[in-house]
Amino acid sequence: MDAFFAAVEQKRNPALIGKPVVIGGAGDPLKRGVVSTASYEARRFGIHSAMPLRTAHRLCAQAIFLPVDYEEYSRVSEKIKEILREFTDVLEDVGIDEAFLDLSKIDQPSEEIAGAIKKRIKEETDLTCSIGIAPNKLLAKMASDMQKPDGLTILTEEDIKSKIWPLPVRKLWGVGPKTEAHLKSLGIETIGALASMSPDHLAEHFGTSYSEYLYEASRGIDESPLITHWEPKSISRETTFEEDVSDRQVIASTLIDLTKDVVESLKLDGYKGRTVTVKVRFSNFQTLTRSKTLHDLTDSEEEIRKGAFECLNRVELKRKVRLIGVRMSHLEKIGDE
DNA sequence: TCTGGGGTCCTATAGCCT
DNA sequence: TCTGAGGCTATAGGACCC
Repeated sequence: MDAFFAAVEQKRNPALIGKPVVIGGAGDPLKRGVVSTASYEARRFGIHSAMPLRTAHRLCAQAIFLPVDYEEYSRVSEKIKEILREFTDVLEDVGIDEAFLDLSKIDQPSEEIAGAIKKRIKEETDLTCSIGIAPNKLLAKMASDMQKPDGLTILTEEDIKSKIWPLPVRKLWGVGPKTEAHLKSLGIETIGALASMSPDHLAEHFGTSYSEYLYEASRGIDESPLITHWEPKSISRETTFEEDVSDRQVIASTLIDLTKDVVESLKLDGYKGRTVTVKVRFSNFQTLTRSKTLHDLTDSEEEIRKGAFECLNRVELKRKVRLIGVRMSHLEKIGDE
């Protein structure tokens, strides 16, 4: 979906149409939080996802800042996913505003199907999306990014050299800021340059697994299947304090609240877990985790809270704390075995 | 000075077992 | 009893994604 959160807000309140709109955090640009989505008008000021709200505010003080309303976006998302399922059940959800569809078994040109999908979504929700059609997920994802709002891009194997190789490495799915900087230090700026590296050279700088991924991805090779069903591996809650905290009582009571939330989610979704992890981020952004694996699966708030405090007590709080979080992992569905 | 929250996957290391 | 190889699990950290 194109600028999904901002588009939903603009549809809900047409006075926002054509204006720079920034969705993120609690909607207060002077508080802690980052941009989830910026409307295209806001992007012209240099505002983009993951940017601190305060920075966004500095770039465009007259922008309209709104809090994230996940419930509303989820409702719209559900409607869109329903529409997609009219076309095929071979669908992989990728977060709230993206999906992969396998059209290969459908006896109709993919371009026509894509056109029909865009039309149906527009009719039902008045929102636009960008679609990429390609032989695999990696290329389809990159294709969908190539023309951005309201686009429809077809990419074939023959297009890789001319359309993928000139792109900066950062555009390759799975290459983030760290890998981009690492590649740059090796003089590798484009996906094509990455594709010219030998497997040995890649392996010298990146792990076995990741170097194999880069080798294949830079050539447009991706055999990964669509994941049509998956079970969660962990459930977590974390919060960043409005101001860094040194008071142990505040940290402890926040940990209790977060644990309650995690337990609520566990029970709601019908899971028990074995491993409790506590995450602490200090004022200097140093982040550490401590975890404890319990003897039995549990969804008991008391047991999980005890585990969480055992973890917290292993952390030396010699700096102010910026964030605290709890996670349960090693999950198993209740009544599964 | 700034850097959210929900996740997944990978890597390294250490301990334990065969 | 000692030594080593491998496998498995727990733990911690980090990169990346939406």
